[in-house]
Amino acid sequence: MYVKRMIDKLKTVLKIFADFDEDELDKIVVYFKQKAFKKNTILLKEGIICNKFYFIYKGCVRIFFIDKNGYEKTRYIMLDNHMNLGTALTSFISQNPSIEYIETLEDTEILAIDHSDFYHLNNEMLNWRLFYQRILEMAYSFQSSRIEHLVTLTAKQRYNNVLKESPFLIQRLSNRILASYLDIREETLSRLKSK
Amino acid sequence: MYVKRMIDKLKTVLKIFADFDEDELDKIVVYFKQKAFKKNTILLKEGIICNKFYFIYKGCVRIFFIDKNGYEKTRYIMLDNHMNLGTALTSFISQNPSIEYIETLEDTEILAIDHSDFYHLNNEMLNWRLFYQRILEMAYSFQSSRIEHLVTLTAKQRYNNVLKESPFLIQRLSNRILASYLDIREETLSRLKSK
DNA sequence: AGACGATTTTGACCTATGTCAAAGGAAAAT
DNA sequence: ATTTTCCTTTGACATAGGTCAAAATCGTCT
Repeated sequence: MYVKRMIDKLKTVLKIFADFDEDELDKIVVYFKQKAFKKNTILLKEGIICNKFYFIYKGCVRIFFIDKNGYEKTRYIMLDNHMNLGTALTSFISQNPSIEYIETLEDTEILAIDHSDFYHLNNEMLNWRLFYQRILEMAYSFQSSRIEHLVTLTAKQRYNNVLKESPFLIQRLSNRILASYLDIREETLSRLKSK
Repeated sequence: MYVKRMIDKLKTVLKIFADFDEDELDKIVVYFKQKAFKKNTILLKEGIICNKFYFIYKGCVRIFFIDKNGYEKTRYIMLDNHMNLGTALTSFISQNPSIEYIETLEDTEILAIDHSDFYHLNNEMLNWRLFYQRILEMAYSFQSSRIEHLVTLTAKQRYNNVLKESPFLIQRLSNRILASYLDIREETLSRLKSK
């Protein structure tokens, strides 16, 4: 059955982060609720506390915020085959209102666990704590290398880097989204591509 | 005795992150070794694996890397009264060679724990795992807000922001270091200040 | 105190990228 | 199929901040 396949995929992904046994996995997955969303659905708005942690089974989700000039800045992109665990982490951690939005970019199927269940597992299951540690370590390293790219590379170099490291992003994302992920204007991206 | 004062301060800081009892604190602090360094000492070089986690008791330390054009980019600043726990986290986490340097900016006294002891505590003491989780959460949030500032604020706004939020950085850092922290050239910082 | 090196300031100029506006294309809605 | 809306490209121009060089100031060492 379909949900079974989602759950199995989730288990596989969870195991990449910590060495869960089957028993633990079964305890974990009961907390994950399945949902499906149409393209361009907002899952979290600025000002709302983020209380879900997501697994993307199918589709594409981005996390972005809106700057003072009204421009969108995309922070993080989750795909079914790439970085498929995550959330608006700052708000999820602090349980303060989010400055970030979460939005689907395609029709998307997810499994999501509530913040309270996530932290419940954190207290109950040692391996889950390790899992969360690994998630945080990965998130930190990812942010770190983003900063490095932002401060050392030109727009063109950042584009080339994504082209080389994550070409699937260029295939799947509109130029508008890709530009906001690279932190350049759409016009600039359009010009970069034609060089 | 002097080292006693350092240890007491460390204990106080540790307690901010997790609810250690005295017994736990005593077990922890035995792993922290005291060291003193002159101004402008390099504690970690690019290419070396970072295997220490630091507590700054006195002085000032920065974490930076050098970009392709040879310019230094300061990522993080640790002061005796501000952000006094940390290390070159990416390398410390992955145990891969660091791209970051760690350098003292003043005569500095620290307590440092080895990576192996850090992870030993992580396995042995539940509260230490919580401590590490909190450190990672804080580090993530810090990086996150750095990215936000880099992509939404002008050089002048970033300077004003530090002036408002962390004026002590402006007092204690040279313009050269401050500029590399703000990700602008020294000349630009000099011009910003005279406006 | 004097001198050397490092840091900071100032000036003239340059360039990558942003801005604004308009025209083309593509996709979605009717 | 046609309209409407959104997305992308192109053009002309503006500007924040970088670059390079030189002068001024500060700190440190003898």
